[in-house]
Parts: sequence; structure tokens; C-alpha cells
Amino acid sequence: MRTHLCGELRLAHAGDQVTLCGWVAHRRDHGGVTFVDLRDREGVVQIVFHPDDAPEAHATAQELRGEWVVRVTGSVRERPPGMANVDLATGAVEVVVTSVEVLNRAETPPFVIEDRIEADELLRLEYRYLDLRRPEMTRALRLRHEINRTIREHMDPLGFLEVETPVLTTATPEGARDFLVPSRMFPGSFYALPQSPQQLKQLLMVAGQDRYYQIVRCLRDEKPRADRGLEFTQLDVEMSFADEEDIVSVIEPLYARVVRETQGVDVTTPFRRMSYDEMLERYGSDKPDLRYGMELSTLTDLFEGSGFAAFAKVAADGGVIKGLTAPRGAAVLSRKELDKLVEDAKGRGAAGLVWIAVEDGRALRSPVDKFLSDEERNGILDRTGAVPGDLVCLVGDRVDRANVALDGLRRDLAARLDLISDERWEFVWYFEPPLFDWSDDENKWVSNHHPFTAPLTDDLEPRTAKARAYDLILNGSELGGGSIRIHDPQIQERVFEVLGLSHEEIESKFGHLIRAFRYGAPPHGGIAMGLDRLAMLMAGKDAIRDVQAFPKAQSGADPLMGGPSPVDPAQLQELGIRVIEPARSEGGR
RNA sequence: GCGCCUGUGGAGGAGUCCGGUCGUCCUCAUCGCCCUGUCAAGGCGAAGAUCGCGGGAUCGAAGCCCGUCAGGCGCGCCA
Repeated sequence: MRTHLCGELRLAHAGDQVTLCGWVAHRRDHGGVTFVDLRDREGVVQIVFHPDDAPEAHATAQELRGEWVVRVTGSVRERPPGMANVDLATGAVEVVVTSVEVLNRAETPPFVIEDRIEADELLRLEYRYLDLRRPEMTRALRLRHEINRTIREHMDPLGFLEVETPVLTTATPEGARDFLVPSRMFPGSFYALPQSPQQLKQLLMVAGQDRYYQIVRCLRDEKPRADRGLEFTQLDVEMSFADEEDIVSVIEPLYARVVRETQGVDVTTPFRRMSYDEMLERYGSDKPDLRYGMELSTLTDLFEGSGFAAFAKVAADGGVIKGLTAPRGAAVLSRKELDKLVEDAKGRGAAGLVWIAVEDGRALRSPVDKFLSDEERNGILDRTGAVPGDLVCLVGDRVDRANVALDGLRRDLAARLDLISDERWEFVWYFEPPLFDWSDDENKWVSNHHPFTAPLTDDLEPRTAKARAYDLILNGSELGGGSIRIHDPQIQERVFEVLGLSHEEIESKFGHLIRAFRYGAPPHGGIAMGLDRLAMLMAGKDAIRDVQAFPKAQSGADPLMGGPSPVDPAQLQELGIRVIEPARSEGGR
């Protein structure tokens, strides 16, 4: 039907006779000569209709409207001198049309199909098939394709087998809320959609499959965010006879390659590494953005018995005084903005925030300056390294709350002070996170990663035990994480003990896995990497929606297909399901 | 579950604090006419809206109050 693609034509094609198919992106009618920008997936090329040379085609060209689908035949020629369009990949040439055929007409689209037009998010989702025609969105789809292709090219020679795991699986009590699928064959019972193929990939290791990977859809029925949806895709990996270094040595070159191929940037390997504790100490976060500095300092000892009562009390009660220094912050931020920082810190749960503007001659300007001794003033300057023009922000609170507040502050200030470079790709691993977390809700210890995560040492004291787990962070986003798994039944038993699980619970929740492990489980470990987020970062976007073909709205609704929707009563009958409250009235969407 | 922001011709925005002169304006799209080298073409003209929805106070509401729906961002939740 066609000989070439619109977007592929170059100077080398000059003189060629071509037939193209595509959508009318723009029509420029000069009364005589008429130009049309013809678009397909590969790009846009200018086609020219001359009234004298091809009167019939030119007449048809007058009728053409935006998004009509046409097929044209003509010859490629170099554009006349001075007429080239350097902004267009095909801009050196144009196609002189001899005949044109309208394959389909189109209604006027609800928004212009152009990158620079920012239509309403909802409208874009409703008409996703039009939104995806925009070159920017086409690029996003291609980016995902390239990432997937790169993964397969990387994993195959390393001996990884791509194995599919079921979509209909079993509800797990741990972790996120499951999406449930009612069973017709077993009325009253439900399948669950996978939150991840965690247990299945471990079973594949027991099955002797050695190295497994899968690009797999996972689903979690939790409130979506800009960087996390109800369904998402992960690169799931599991390796037998593997330790941390084996996992890292598979993932690092892959991610370096993705950055090289999609950004044209060489990132250095090995990636930076930090212990979880060090990361929290230095950045107040388990996913710090290392494209800029502003590391946190701890000043607790400086305020023991201080004249500044608020900090003295925090220090006495076992809290911490931590802070960061915003370069040029005092020079740039207004008083109003400084007050906003305090409000934001409170909004993040901290008791408050103290800002200290450093002025010339080591003088300080701060609401609390009058409470500080000279020793404290000098201590602050020395410990933080602040120089005139800088802004020092201090938070005194329980260590977790201080970290949360300062992490948020650090991110906000970096953006406000323009410290973030779009061209830097700062990977960092953390290792040795806590094995357990205390759950206030359940009033017991729970697994930080999951119950099969191997402890770092014999220490299983929940307050201090560390895990053989790891996370990879890029530019302040968590890309993924995993762990070395327990293969020793006795250690597994002790972990279950800490988690307060009875033998009955263990049997009902994890019986199949435990049983499998009795038949010769190899030492193994793995990792799961979020691909939506990776694509989002590589595309320079703020939301994973922008790198998904058909995303849902934040409510979980699907504006394109109209789901979720009520179903026919007969369908419910068959499943043995009665709806208690009608989900939502008609037209409520 | 909670907090914040948004909703105005087909699209994006201004107008909303401080009610009357506002269904007023800008950019794009649409329709018509003109134009033989533009490329976000240009010129002239036209059409297009119960200001998300419901209620309330007011002589009077796009604007104020209450409720509600939808979208976005965040907290809780979730790796």
C-alpha cells in the first residue's frame, strides 16, 4: 500500500518515486501551491500540491482537513534553496504529489494533535488514541519498547530464562491489598491478581531453573500516585546460587546500558553504595537524590543544656537536632518563603523548623538567634560549613520525624534553588536495611521486605537485625529492590517466630513454599525493578501515566473504556455474588 | 479516610479575593472568502457558552455560602 514511511525520507531519497500513507497534520493553502504535513508513526514530511502540474490532486488537497487519512504518490526532491526546514528530520526534502487518495475522513479532534498543546489530563485519557498520535507520546511508547528490548538482549546471554507466571493466582495476607477475581467453579472463592510473582519465582529456583526473569504486570489495590499505579510492570529476576554481588552484577550493566542507549550518557559503574543507616543519617531518606549536595548534619550534642529550651529538651529526651545548609538560600528566599518552610516542615509531622540566615561576618539572622550562645552560633557555622548567604535549617525531633521533614525540605529547596541537573543520572544502592519494622497498626514486628528475606547475621533481635536486602535508587526515585532469600528451614522458623506466626498460620499462608523448600532449595536471591518509573525518568516525565499506553485516572477509573463498570445480574448470579451496595449510580463517572 | 489545587464557547487561559458595566477578552482549533513557497503559514470575516452539577442568601452571581461530582498533587496506604 505504501513504499516508504513519512518520517524516514531523507536527502538520499531525492529523485525516488514514493507512495506514502498518513494523517494530515497541517495544511497550508496558499491559494495556489498547497502544503500538507503528512504524519505517521515515524514522523512528518512535507508534501506539495501544485495546481498547474497536478490539478486533480491539488483540487483534492483543498478538501483535506486535520487528521484525515490519505495515501499519496509523488516524487521526493530536495527542497529549493533556502526552503529547508532544519527543525524537521525530513526537512531537507519534500514530496511533490502527483495523485492523492482520501482513505478516511476525520471529525475535528477534541484537542490539537501537537506536542506543545497541553490538553486536560482527563480529555487526553478519554481520547488516548488521539493523544498517542502526538510525537511525544509516540516517543514514550518507543522508549518502553527500547527498554524491554534492551532487557531481553541483556538477560538472554547471561543464561536467564524468561518464564511466564499465572495472572490468576492466590490471595496473600501480607503486603498490599489484592485485586480479587471471583471463581465460577468454586463459588465463594477468589483468585487474586499478582502483586508480584514473588513466591512463584522462588519455586522456579527450587525447580532447578537456575536463572529466571520476566517482564511482568503486577497489580496492587492501593491508592495510586503520580509515580505508582494500580497496575505496573516490573523486571522480575531470581537467581540460584547467588549472593548480593551476583544480583548487582546483572542489574548494574543493564541500567548503565539503558541510560547509554536512551540518553546517550555514559554512567560510571559500579554504582555508589551505602548502608541503609548511612543513607538515612546523611540524607534522611531511603531514596535520596544525589544530583545535589545539602547533606544533613547532626548537631544534637551542641544543644545539650542549651539556652534554646526547645532544642535542649529534644536532646534531653533522646531526640536529634539535624539540619542542612541551603547554598545561597538566605540570599534567594524571601521572609515569606522562609516562613513557608516552617509550615511545610510542620505539615510533614515535625514539631517545627528553625531557619538561620548567615550574613556577612558570621552574623546570624534568625527568629531564635536571641536564644543562642556564641558557642552555639560558632558550632552551627563550623558543623554545617555555612558561609554568608547560606541558609541553615534545623529540626529538633524524634529521629524519624526529623528525617522526614529534612528530606522533604531538601527536595523542595533543591528545586527552588535550581540545584537539580536534568542531565545527571545518580544511581545509588543501599544495603543492609532493617530485617523487621514495628507496625503500630498490628502492634507487632513485620518484615521490612518480606518474610523470606535472609538476615545479615545470626542476630534476629528485631530492633537491630539487618537484612540481606538492597534497593537501587536513581535521582531520588526508588527503581527497585530485592533480597537474598532464606533457604535454611531453621532460620526461616526463627523469623516466623519473631513475626509471631503460629504453625497453623505458617502452614496456611506459606505451606506450599515451606514444603517446597524441604525438597532441596538452592541458595537464591532476586530483585524486582519497576519499569514504569524507569521509563518515566528516562523520558523526563513526572508521572508514569505519561509512559503508559492506556493509564487509569488517579481514582482508578479508566476514562477510555469506562471501567470499572457494573455487570449483568446474570453474571453475578453465576458467580454466587450479591452486591451489598450498588457500586455507583449510572452516569456517575 | 484526610488535606491542598483545579473545573469559563471544541482546546488552553484571563476574569472569581473586592457581586451589577461579563457571557467581556486573548491564543489555538472550526467554517467562509482572499492569497503560487509555506512549515505553529498569512490577511479579512463568521459561528460557537445554560461559566462542572444542585441548592441557598441577595433586587442582582461565573464570582459569595453549603453540598456534590470529576481531574490533579500530596498524607495515610503502598516497595
